[in-house]
Amino acid sequence: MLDKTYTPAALEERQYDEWERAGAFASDVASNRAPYTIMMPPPNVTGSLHMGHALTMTLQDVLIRHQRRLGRDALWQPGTDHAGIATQMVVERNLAADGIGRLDLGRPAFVEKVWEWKAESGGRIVDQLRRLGCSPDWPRARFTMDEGLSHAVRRVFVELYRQGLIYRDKRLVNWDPKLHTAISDLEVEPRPVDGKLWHLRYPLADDPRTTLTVATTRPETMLGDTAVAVHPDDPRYAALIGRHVRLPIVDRLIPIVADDYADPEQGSGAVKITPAHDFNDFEVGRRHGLAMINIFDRDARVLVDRFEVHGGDAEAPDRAVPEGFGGLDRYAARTKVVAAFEAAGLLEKIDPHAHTVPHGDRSGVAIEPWLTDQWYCNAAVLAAPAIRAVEEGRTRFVPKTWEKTYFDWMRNIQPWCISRQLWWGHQIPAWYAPGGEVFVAETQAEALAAAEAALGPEVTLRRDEDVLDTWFSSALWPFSTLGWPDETPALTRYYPGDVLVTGFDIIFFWVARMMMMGLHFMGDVPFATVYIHALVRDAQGQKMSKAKGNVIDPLDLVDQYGADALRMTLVSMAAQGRDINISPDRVAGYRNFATKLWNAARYCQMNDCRPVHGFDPASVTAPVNRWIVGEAAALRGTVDQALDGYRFNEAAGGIYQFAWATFCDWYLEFTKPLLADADAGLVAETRATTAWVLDRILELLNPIMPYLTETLWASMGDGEDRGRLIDAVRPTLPDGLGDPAAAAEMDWVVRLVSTIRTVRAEMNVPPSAALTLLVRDGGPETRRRLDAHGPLITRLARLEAIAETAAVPGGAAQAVLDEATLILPLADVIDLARERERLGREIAKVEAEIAKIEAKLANPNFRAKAPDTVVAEQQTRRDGYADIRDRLAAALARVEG
RNA sequence: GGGCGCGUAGCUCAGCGGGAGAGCACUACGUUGACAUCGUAGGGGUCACUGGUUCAAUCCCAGUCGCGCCCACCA
Repeated sequence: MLDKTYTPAALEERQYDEWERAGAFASDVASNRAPYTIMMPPPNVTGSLHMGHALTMTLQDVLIRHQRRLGRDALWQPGTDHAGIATQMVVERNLAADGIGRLDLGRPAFVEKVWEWKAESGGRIVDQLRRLGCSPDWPRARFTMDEGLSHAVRRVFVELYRQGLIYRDKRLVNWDPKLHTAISDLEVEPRPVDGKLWHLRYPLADDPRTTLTVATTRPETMLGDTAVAVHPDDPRYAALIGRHVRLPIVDRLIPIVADDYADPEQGSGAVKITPAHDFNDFEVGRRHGLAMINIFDRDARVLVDRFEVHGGDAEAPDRAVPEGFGGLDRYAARTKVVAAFEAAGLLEKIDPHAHTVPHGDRSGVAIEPWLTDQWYCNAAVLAAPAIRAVEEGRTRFVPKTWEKTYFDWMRNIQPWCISRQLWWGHQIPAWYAPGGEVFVAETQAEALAAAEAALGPEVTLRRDEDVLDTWFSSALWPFSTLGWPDETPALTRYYPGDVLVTGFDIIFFWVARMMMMGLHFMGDVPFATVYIHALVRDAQGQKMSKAKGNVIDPLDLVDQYGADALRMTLVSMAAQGRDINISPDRVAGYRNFATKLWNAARYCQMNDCRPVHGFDPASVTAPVNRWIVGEAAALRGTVDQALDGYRFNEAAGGIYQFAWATFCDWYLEFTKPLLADADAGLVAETRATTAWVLDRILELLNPIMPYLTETLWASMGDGEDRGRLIDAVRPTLPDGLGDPAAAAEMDWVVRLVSTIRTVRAEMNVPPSAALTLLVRDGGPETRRRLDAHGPLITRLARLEAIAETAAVPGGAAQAVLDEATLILPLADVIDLARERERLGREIAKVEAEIAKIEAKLANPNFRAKAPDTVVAEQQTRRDGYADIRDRLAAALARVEG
């Protein structure tokens, strides 16, 4: 017997362990059932469960559990991501607390520390996923740095290198001066800054009293200027093109060049060009063969002694660092440059200037465009098939609008900088000979062999110290986790996956790159569908952030209301294309839903409603039972279709509505008189039907609320072992369970009971008072129904008797139901004025409706152009309302007469 | 600058060419043996605004206003 109260915490932990021990989450590579695959986006090992995880994981778990119970061999592939920068930062911070620096340890010892940390605390998020009820195939869990995945990474790197799709290049990167690494464009976030615009005067070389004004937000970079650009069509500067200015402070001659990049509308129309410290200037420099002068070290401090000069076919500029600048931080250098211009009378003005400045998303410091050697991946080549695959529908996005985002980015994709100056990650499999020759190979031995073949024996190789961008290994996740490059049975069976579920924020980081790598190495898309879900926000729609203090911890909600309630909340709110505002009140509401279902199951137990072996829902005869069986069958169709279309909220809403309103509020109330009936056959049928319908609810709700439904499923067996719901393949239902006649009949009963209840409430009839219902003008069908459902109606409407009448006693309340008039004699309690008023209101409502419809019907165009069915439907509605109006009017006349 | 999305009941949101819906909140009544984490009934909306298409617009189109997000740029 179930406990009197539903306490989720008690049952959830026990239930999960039981599932896991029983291997209920396992895929079966040897199965002959059709596979269904979802690749879990591997959370960072440093991560802890937040609302975004809770949503994405719940949705995936719902799909997996749903498909599992449809009989598919479901693989939900779990794992964690090594998260290069994030993890390195966490471990560095821990070490710093003990006063140990990364450099003190040295690379091997540091990496060892990271592995230790991972072993101790890296599994936290995995346990949190268990609490949420997630059912991935845990024994298959992978880590992006484990040996198999590392092998895949090396193989991919080497192959892409040999194909010329990975190469080394010296160009500007987004340099993080705090973390001392390059980061990709995607890891840069623009932040609004209240800056200044300094207008600096550069004297002409051949006429020092004439100056050319340039405006800049970064005066310190003038130390590395190698030109001034003006627009070729700008008449103000036409005469200056080809001449030179003498750069103050460094005393360097630099040319005035004509370039479209200079915008006559901006600033003075003349722009300083610093190719080594600005992405646009870098391009201008290339076009004009300008030298690139790097003025900063890796901390973004001015170099000591000499600047580094690269390229350029102009005469070699002076590379000496001006007196007093060496070693200055970029902001100190800025102050000093401005002071020097001011002292020389070359500072024209300073304007306040609000703009955005790129910052590192991890470090939070301003990014420095910096000239370095890095490894790049030719993303444009890899993107072409990935674009085609989506164009051709081999992978589709749901909702479809995200395809545009994908296309826009893919069609403008930039070379992907894949090297990072970190210690934690996949070290790049490239070795350098003393002469600078590069040997890329999967192992040092192979690299050495290649080097010796090329350079002769006794070569000493030095391995590239950089590691790969974390997303490089993530990009391989859909096949590396299945054993690639080996042709494992799992790889053949589970690739490509069915659906990838993720948030829009990583379409670029991850989805696009999995598409590229999957197509290139597997020759097929990694997944058929990409379902993009919304962001989770707080109750007011604010993005959750630690700074705002509005972060809701999903585990707190689990503690308070249970994992099932949280899951149901998220699924119910997961409408496509809209963010989810979550509030604890909402979760409490779904906890109440769980309680409701719990109590419904208790009711079933108390009334011996047990599942009956061999029960055939098509065989039931009582209209009540035929009706609920049909409704339950229809619900299954609704839920299946909703989930097929990733309309999670519709699936959840449909079950909620059916379970609470249809099943609990109406059907279970109907069963109360039925179960007390003298007809033993009817009692048995009703018990069996009730149990059967509850089973269907549990079955459909199981993917969303696995704990509750599993527990109730077991309890309904009443001691008998029914097996676990999690792996009970759903039984097929007989066709044609819907019975329109029974549905119409029960709908009539519902309307009758509701009508009487409303009248009672409006006439202030005490709930305890049992009334007599008189029915006037009832047709044969009405009479039959009244007779057939007398006990139901009497109980639910709180009547003591039902009778037919032709006359209407004085002091009665009246209402209209179809062709019949319902009369409730209230002799001693009736307030005639109140009844008149009530009927008047009813009539007014109906007349308003009639007026609307008649206006429509009076329109000749409507009759001429609207489909006949629509016209007929409106006429029927009008006639129906008119009948009701007439009967209400007659009722009113009787009250007044 | 380019793109995407959203303005529907007090709040949070579904719906989406022919009858305005849910949950929460609110009001009244209620311990009828599943459930007060509940039941019954009720109040509450010119579906942002303006035009257009249509026999018919909350729904389609255009524009306006407001809000949010993404991308690019910002000397």
